[in-house]
Amino acid sequence: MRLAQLSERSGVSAATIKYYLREGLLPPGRQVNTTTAEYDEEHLRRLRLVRAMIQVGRIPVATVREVLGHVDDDSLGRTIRVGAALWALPQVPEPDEDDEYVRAAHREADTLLDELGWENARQLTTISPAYRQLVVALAAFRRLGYDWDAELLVRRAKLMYQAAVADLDFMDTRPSEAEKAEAAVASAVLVEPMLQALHRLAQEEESARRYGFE
Amino acid sequence: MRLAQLSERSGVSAATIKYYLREGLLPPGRQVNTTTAEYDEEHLRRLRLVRAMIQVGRIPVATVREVLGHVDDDSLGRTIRVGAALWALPQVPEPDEDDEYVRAAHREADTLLDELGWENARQLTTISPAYRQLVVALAAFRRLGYDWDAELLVRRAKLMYQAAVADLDFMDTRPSEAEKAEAAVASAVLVEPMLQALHRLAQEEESARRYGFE
DNA sequence: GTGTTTGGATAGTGGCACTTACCAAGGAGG
DNA sequence: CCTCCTTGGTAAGTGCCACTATCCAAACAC
Repeated sequence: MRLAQLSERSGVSAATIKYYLREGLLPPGRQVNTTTAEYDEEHLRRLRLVRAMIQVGRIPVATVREVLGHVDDDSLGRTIRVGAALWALPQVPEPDEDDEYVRAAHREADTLLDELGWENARQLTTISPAYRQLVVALAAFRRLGYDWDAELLVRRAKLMYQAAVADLDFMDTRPSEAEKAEAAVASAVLVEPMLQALHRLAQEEESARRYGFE
Repeated sequence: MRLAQLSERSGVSAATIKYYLREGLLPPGRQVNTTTAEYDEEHLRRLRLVRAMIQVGRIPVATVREVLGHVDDDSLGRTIRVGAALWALPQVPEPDEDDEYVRAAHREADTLLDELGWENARQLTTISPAYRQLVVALAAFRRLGYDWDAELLVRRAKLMYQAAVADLDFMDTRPSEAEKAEAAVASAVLVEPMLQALHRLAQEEESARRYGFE
């Protein structure tokens, strides 16, 4: 498959594919001669993953490169490989540790993990970007003067745990380690927008049920 | 409160506040004379909401302006007001209706809503951005060659429905209509990153439980 | 052999979230 | 009164980023 065909089958312009090649998001094709390179189904697959990450997941190009680097790193064990890929994903601003809301959010998040009995996650609080994102969101919520009982957060966490179990079950069905890591990334990048969409659809549905269309 | 104090209390630079005022994200202060304007707690509150939307929710400035316009529109009924605000939020690429994966995703999403009995949401499929986002994510997933049984999606939707019910319960505790709409926006913008963070933390926890840290 | 296609390099584009530099009007101190 | 600092407002600039347009020389197609 030539670059032009890769472009046609993926719906991505040739110029953009060249850009991805330059940026290292796509491995180079098999060079046939100075003016021809051959691409295969694996390139198409990777290109689609890259597009999904950038367009659906809104992941910056530099981050995509980093994530895929971990996905392709055969030297890592599974948890580390998947973890490294997922940890490279988030684009969370560093919380300002001097802010009182941020410190309160830290305490709240720690209490939550303790109550849930998520001991492994609890050990990773200093380094996990997901934990940082939780803290930032909690702090912003409180800063707006909103409050809710801790129980609600626990219930939400349990819901997401169920979703995560399903994702890992799905990941386990993939044959190779690299594909498992790739499936984990796809889960993070595509399942989350899906959940977000379902959340808003559910809000629309329930809102219409409660109040009608007015 | 002067602009400088508003800046200090919010942690947002004076230049940025001026920029938000110019862009209509923040209502102008009470003009005392040509060189002095007075801001109040409501401005601080709104500024924090704007920051949360932009920094935590990654909402573009133009979109924030549009969303807040709906939140402040007293002429709308509650469902419409909340709906208008939430519908202005997403930044979803238009799905390419000629793509076979997109058409399949449409069928899948419609079937899902039917199975769930979400009749109100079903009526809105042509216009709801959340529906479009679901279709785009589903299509991307299938394009990657991934598949799962329809039951999994139904289960996920039911999880998100539970979360949405809790959000609306919370929204109902707000006193005024404008604050209800604001709470709905905060739910969408802050709860969703929170759920995402919990999802990834749950993945980390369950992954470590299954495979250890290796 | 002539026109088209190929992959690769370089520079440019447009959007966006700020930021900097500047301005005239007020107020404070002398 | 004059001087100097502060204030809010405006216009232009910055830096980043995801492309995209333009070239180019080397194959290939007929």
